[in-house]
Amino acid sequence: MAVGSLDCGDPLGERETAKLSVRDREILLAATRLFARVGYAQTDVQAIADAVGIGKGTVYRAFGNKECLFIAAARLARTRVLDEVDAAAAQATEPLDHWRRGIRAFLHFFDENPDVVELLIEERALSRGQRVATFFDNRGKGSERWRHVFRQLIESGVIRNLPVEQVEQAISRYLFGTLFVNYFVGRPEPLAPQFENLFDILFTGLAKK
Amino acid sequence: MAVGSLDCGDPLGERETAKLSVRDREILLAATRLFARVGYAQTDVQAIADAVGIGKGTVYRAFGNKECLFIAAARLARTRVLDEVDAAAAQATEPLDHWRRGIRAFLHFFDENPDVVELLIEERALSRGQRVATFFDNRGKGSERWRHVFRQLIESGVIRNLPVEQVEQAISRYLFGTLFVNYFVGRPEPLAPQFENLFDILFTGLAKK
Amino acid sequence: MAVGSLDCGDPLGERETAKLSVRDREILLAATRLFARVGYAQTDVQAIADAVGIGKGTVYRAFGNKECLFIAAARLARTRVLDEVDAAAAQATEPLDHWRRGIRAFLHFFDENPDVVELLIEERALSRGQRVATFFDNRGKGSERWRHVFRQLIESGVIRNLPVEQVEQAISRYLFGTLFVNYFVGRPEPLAPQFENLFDILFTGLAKK
Amino acid sequence: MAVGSLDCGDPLGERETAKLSVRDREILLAATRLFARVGYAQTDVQAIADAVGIGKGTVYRAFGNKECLFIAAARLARTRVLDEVDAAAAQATEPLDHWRRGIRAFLHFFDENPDVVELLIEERALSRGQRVATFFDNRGKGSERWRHVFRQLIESGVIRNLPVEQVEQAISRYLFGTLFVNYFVGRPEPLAPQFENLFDILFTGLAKK
DNA sequence: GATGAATGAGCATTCATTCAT
DNA sequence: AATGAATGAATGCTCATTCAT
Repeated sequence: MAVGSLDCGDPLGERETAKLSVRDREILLAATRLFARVGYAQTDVQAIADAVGIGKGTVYRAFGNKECLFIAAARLARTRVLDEVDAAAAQATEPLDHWRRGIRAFLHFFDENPDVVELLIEERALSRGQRVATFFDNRGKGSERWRHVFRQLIESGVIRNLPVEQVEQAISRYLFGTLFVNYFVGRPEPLAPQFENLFDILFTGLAKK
Repeated sequence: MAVGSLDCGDPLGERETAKLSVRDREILLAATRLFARVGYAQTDVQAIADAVGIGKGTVYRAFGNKECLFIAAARLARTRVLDEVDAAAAQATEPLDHWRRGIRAFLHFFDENPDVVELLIEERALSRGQRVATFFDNRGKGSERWRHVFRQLIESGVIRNLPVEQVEQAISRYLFGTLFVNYFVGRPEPLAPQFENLFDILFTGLAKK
Repeated sequence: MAVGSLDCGDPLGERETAKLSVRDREILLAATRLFARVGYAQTDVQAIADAVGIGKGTVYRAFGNKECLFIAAARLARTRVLDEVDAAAAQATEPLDHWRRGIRAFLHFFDENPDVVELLIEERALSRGQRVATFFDNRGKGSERWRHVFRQLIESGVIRNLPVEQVEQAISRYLFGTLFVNYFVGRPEPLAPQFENLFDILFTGLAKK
Repeated sequence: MAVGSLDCGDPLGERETAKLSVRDREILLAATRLFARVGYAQTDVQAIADAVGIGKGTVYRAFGNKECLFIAAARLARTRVLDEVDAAAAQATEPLDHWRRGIRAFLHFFDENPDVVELLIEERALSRGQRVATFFDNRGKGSERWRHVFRQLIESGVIRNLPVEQVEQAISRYLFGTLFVNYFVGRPEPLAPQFENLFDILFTGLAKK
């Protein structure tokens, strides 16, 4: 079966995620857990239904098919990360603090929800580039907010005068790299405690001044 | 079928990789290509056999089962990357150049062999942490060589006085992060041309001096 | 599910057909259309409900289950054919004309309602001899009327002195054969225009006098 | 799933039917039996495999999918009828006898193989006109032979001077009509014993001379 | 050694039917 | 009465793996 070309609704998923019923949310959380721990191919939709205590047909009624169910789970996960990161950042009073709180929340989220990292990898393996991975779809409004923060940091002379996209990209690369390498390496360790260290290298670089 | 617990021989694979027959190497290259492009689950062992022009039984005779075949393909890919990186680095005369040439070769290899990036992701999705991903198995002797380079760079005052493991890790995180984000984002672009930029950020950080 | 043994009410269906509500008739016509065009197995009861613009439960309330719904549709179709044939024949003044008008009306009906031919075939495929096909259930009073016509034609020396059942059977065979072959052969053509030809062969035979 | 549009090889099936292995023939006979008695939709491919004493995968390997299996069974049945009719007709010395023997063999075949009638109906129900029913595909050379016989009968003054296609069609209609009505009516009776009667009506018609 | 026919476990998906609202 | 959400039995099909030749 060809994979990766199905239409499962709004790509950004912001609308559906909002209108998710309690039941549907339960299904997605069970799905996330199983897809992450057993793998997409190895997960029987029946097992997800069992985990929620409903019939398999109900899962299909709600999400259409296994792949759309997966995508919906990934979208929910994305929304959850973004919400936590935004919520944390919103408490900051100045741009640098905004940035630091955002990163800290990001690391913290994945420490608390390791399944989501697995989901991310699983999604890429599943779509193999035929679809933009949910987490890296930066067409949303959240991204613009961050670019604004970086612009302020540049203007106030905190960070170098580089194109914002480049700043954004460097941070993405370093953070996701940290996340992935941590998981690829075998026994993942909590990353939030390493925050100062991580931020320091990202901020100061490896070179001696 | 339980996945991830099979014994497929020497984990570091250095021995087998050396004694690989021409035909076995052909099988692994065909496997890499198909696993990367179609995905592990979607790849029929028959298709690999067909690509090489041999019988399916022969593939099984040579590699035992589909998962060991996959692991062997990943190991061969790892050996190929390490060989190229080492070969490039060996032409350097001083530590900083060693480092720069290594990174450049690394980026160049994946630009030339995008299938290997897919294989890497595919492998993590497949093993889900039950096995150390081939590429991140740094128990080999290659790693020691690099740690030596970094120690020299610290001693000569080029890079900051951090624990070598931390330097190594920061580089891994940044490089693999760059690689993955490039692929997760959809349309991957060649990375080698961005070398100076990448190196600059890694070396100097984002902060304004 | 065992098929063919359900009790769906009066086998001759004359009583229910009479007391059919407007809505039930609508359901049966939609069912006929879909069963004929998509096939019994491929027709979702939901699609029938949708076609009528009512809920699926209402269809079940009215007809009990899918098979009874099908049988009811076949019965209605049968009633419609018989009514048209009888109405046409009733305008005749003498037996031979009665006969000719009946056949013409029969051919005309199926030209106008090709779905009914499909329904007929579908029904036989569905019941596989466990039930007398609706259309061939000649226990009704209509049949007796026709036997009377044939008896008159024999007595008046128009047709040969054969047992009426044999005459009746020969006509059935020839007419239904014509109908089926026309449909089995692929692109069905209107049969009513071929009436004289058809009647001639049935009446005169193939032999040269 | 859309039905009726699959490509299952040579439509006339004369080539494959010839090269059918013993095993494949066994599968087709079991399939014919089950499809005819239980119906296409109600027949589990597993049941066919069980009937032959082989694995389900072997059936799929040999015929690709359930529908192609069905079509192959119908083609084999067609070949069997044609072969018997031709063999019987071949023993005749003159055209009229040719014709009579052909019809007798036809009736005899279906008396002996009632499953084949069911298969025929089942096939039409399945394809619903999207494909020419196997038995009515008269593009084969067999048809030409029969047209030749009828031409001789016309020339020798045995049958009326009608276009051969019309003669052919009239016979088809009458014979298949007889076959179908016999089955649709419920309890089918052997038809071969009624041969003289059937032939008489076809030949002489219903009219009194 | 090489082959590929045979196998059957495994799973996605459908849809008739029920029944609480 | 009308509805349609929930259910789960039923089944087509795939493909890793085996093993006789």
